[in-house]
Amino acid sequence: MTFTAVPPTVPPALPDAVEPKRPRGRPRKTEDERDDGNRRHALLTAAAKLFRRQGFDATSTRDIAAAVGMHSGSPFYHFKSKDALLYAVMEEGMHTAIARQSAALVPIESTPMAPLANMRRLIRSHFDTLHGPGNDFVPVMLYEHRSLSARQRTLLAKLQVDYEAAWTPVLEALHASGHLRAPVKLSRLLMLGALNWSVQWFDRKKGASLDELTDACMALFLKES
Amino acid sequence: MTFTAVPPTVPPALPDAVEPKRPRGRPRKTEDERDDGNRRHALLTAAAKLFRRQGFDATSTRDIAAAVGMHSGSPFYHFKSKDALLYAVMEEGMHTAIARQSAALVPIESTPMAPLANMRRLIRSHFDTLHGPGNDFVPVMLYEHRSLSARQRTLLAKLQVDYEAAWTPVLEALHASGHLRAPVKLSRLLMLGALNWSVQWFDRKKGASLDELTDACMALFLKES
DNA sequence: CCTACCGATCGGTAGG
DNA sequence: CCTACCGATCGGTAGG
Repeated sequence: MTFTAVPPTVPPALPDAVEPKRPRGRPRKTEDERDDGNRRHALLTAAAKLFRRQGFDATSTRDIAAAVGMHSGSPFYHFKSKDALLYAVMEEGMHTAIARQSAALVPIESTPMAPLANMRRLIRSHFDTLHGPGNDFVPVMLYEHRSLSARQRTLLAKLQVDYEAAWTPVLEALHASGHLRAPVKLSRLLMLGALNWSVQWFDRKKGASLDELTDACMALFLKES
Repeated sequence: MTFTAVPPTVPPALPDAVEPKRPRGRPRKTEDERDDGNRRHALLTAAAKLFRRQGFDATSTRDIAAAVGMHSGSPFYHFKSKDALLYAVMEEGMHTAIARQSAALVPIESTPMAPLANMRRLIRSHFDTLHGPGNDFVPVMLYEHRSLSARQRTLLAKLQVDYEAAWTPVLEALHASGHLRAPVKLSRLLMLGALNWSVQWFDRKKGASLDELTDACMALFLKES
């Protein structure tokens, strides 16, 4: 709006030859915005941030459009519906989280200490997914699950199973070695719950660090041997 | 509607003497609905149930009205706004939870086993608050916190501090006796998080019972001595 | 507590 | 990706 040099109501465009220097359409603002992929991703990032802060229902598609400098109808050029945008946010979050988790794990045969070390890495990686800078995607998934359609929920559930599958062998090893006394399945649910809930109270700018949090989890959940 | 014997559009009421047997106004349906307190509470209960199932934003005041057989504008006779109704749900939930928790605790001087026994009672009482039949009030509080105004949030925070205050001396005693190794404050946050998150996955109709869940928590969080 | 209603907002779309 | 717009829904209110 601020860049508009012409009055709001313009006459029909003149024949082509008149203004050869100026390409038609809105001028591109930066390199980043040149291709569709980046604009689509800008919408995803802005949506994740707003969904996390205000909630899905309390965020209008107009809010999201404004956050990336688009007009109200334009997000629907990139996403079929507001629901599809929400699902895309969650899917991106899960893909990133699964990749981060895989990278954090150490092969289990390498050393007898591996289960304890891997437990710590799983916890720390999970905290990064929840509290790392700009990591709004998974927190949105955790708290806006209810707004998905049944089909979307089924698709996401598969990704969540993949994610949690990495925990089971580690927990089983710790159970076998006596570090973990509670049943493996309930342990996984309770531990992930404890971590996920930190979204409600953790503040990167004060209190414990993510490393201290991870230490506390290890001390809380695991026995000495 | 189904009880209406007169057509939708009725002429102005005739003078009093004409129909002495029929009192004016809508007939009362049951004893329960006779006083305002019960109607107000019916709204609270219906709202809690709907807010929990569908979320605050996705539940219209019309939904709530319909659930108790009122018309669309009538809830506003009992509550100033939808927000006020949400806050009332949460406040009722916290009062009930605090009362349940107080009743569950055993005085700490009575026996040396008291800290462990009280830990178990605190956990079990919390699960009752989250999963007991009809206990939708606190789950709504846990997941619709964001929809409150700043002032409402401050008021609720005081109740939450009261509630969690009961955990601190128990955790401190367990820390002193070596049953708990992680820092007390982080332990409280992580443990309550693990319990609260069970709202997302616990199903009273299948899987573990609340007692088994409580056992798993004790085994997961506490050392043998 | 009902009736009748209002103003605002919202997701989404046609057509370019 | 913008312009201009629609139909639906929603919280809330006046007046009884």
